[in-house]
Amino acid sequence: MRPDPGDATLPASFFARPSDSVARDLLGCSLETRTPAGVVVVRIVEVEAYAGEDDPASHAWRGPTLRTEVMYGEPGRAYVYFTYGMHWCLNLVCEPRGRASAVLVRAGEVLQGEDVARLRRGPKPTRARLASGPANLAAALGVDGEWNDTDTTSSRSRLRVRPGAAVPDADVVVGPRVGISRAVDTPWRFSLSGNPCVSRPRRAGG
DNA sequence: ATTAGGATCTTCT
DNA sequence: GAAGATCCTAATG
Repeated sequence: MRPDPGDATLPASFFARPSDSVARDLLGCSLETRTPAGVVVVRIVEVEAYAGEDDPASHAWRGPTLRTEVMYGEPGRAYVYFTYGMHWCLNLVCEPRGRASAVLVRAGEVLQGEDVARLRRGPKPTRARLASGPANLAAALGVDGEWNDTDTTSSRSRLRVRPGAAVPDADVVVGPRVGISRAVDTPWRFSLSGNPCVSRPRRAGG
């Protein structure tokens, strides 16, 4: 039997290159989690690239720590970190082992499992806000620190990244990263133009 | 619509 | 002791 295209995952080679290229190409791909509560699938609509010791905004800027060890590891693994004493955020590790970099997944559009996502997010968020913002996205998917270092490239993983239809450059908004205070001008934030699930479109006019 | 403050972990000063 | 790859709520124009 030929492999079922529905089971395809992005291979490690997809992630084994600079994170800004990976980030751009992740737009339109989907993330899928499988837990006892059920399956949730989101389409990636917003990402940010982070590099390693040459990127002052990166967790790996000062070299490896216990927390950032995974960023130096295998491409295609999940880097999940805890922030502001409260929230989990999901990254996908890029570049070959030994070089730190990752893509922060900042927002998604829930394609399947909205009921499961809502169990985790509560009744208040609108559909567009269910997985909008990095901590909200991780929460909607049910991802927390126990998912750190998960291999997303295996078709048997509980966390998978699947290819999507190609997104033309005309549909991609490129700009500075959000919520950082160093390297604020580096244009490594990528989002789908006009998508209501993007975490901070907050522009009048557009 | 915009702003301010709280929650309270990890890392660095 | 302070800041941080955040989000929610309450108060204010």
